[in-house]
Amino acid sequence: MSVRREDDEAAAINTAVRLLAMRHRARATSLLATIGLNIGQEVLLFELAVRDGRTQAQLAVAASCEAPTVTMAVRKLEAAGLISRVRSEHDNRAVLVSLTEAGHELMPRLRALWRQLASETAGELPQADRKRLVKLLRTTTASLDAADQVGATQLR
Amino acid sequence: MSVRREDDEAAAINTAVRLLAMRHRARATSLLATIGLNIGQEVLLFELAVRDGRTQAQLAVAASCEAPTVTMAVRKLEAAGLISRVRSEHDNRAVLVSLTEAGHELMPRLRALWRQLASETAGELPQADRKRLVKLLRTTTASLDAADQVGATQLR
DNA sequence: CGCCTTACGTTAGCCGACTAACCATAGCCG
DNA sequence: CGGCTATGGTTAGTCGGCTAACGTAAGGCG
Repeated sequence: MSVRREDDEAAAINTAVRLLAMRHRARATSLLATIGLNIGQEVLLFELAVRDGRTQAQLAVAASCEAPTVTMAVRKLEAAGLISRVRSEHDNRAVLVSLTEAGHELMPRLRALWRQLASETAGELPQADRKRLVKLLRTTTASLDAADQVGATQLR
Repeated sequence: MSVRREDDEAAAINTAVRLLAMRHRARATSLLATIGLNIGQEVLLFELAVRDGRTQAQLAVAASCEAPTVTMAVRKLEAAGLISRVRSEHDNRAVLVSLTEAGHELMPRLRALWRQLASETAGELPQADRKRLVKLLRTTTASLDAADQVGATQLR
C-alpha cells in the first residue's frame, strides 16, 4: 500500500476545507432565501453599503470574482429593485452601481442573517478560537493565492 | 449607522470562509486538470481506493453530496475508463462501483496532487497550527450541520 | 398474496462561477 | 490626428452542485 502518513494529513486538510465550504454555502443559500436573495448577491450589497456608486469592475475585485459573475448578479439585483445602474459621466463604458432605497432598507435584515450565519458557524467557539479561525483562514487563503500565482506563471 | 461590532466579526468569518472555499476549489480544479480529472471526481476515487465496490448511494453519503451528483461524476469516470459499474446481484436496483486497473494506477498521481494542494494550503503553517486548523474546520462544519438540522425541522 | 412504503438511480431543470470571445470606449503615443 | 493597446461590460458556453420528479426494484405488513 503506497498510502503515506502525509496522504492522511493532506486528505484531512483538503476534505475539511471542502466540507466546510459546502456546508457554509448551503446554509448561506438557505438563509439568504428567506429575504429573497440568491447567494453571491449579498457580497455586492455589502460592498455597496460600504462605498456606494462603484463600477462593476471595482465590485468584481472587491468581491474577488470575475466580471461576468458581477454582470449577472447586478442584473438580478436591479430587477429586484435593490440597486440602480447609471452610466458614468466620465467614462462611457463604465456603469456606476448604487443601492436604491429598498436596497438600503434591506441591509439590516441582511446583516442580521450574516450575524446568524457567523454564529451558526463559529458561535460555539470561545472568542480566542474564533480569532484564531479567521486568522488561519486568511493565511491559508493567502498561501493558496501565492501558489496559484506561480502555478499560473509557469504556464507562460 | 446601524453597523455593529458583531457585524464586522460576522463579515470577517463569513468572507474568510467564502474566500478560502473559492481559492481552494480553484486551485484543486487546476491541479486536477493536469491529470485529466474534473473536480468532484477525486472524492469518489479516494473513497473507492479505501473500499471498492460500493453502491452509488453509499458513495453519495461518503462524499456527502447528493445522488444526482454521483450519477454524473460516476458516468464521466466510467467514460474515462477509471471505474467500472456492475449491477449488484443481491439488489437489482443498486450498481456497484469499482476502480479499474487504470483507476488504481492513477491513484499515486492523485495522492501526490492532493499532498501538493494541502501543502499549498497549510504548508507554511507550523504543525500545531495545521492540527488546530483541521480541528476548527471540523467543529465549524459540525456546528453548521446542527444549525441546518434545526433550520430544516422548523420548516415542517 | 398483494399492497404500500421505502430505497436506488436517473432525468430535467436551475443556479453560481468560470473562461473565451466579443464590442465599444478610453487613452496613449508615434 | 490616427491608429493601437488597454479597459469596461456583455454574451456564449461549460461545469459542478442542488432540488424535484420519475421509474423501478425491494421489502414489510396486513
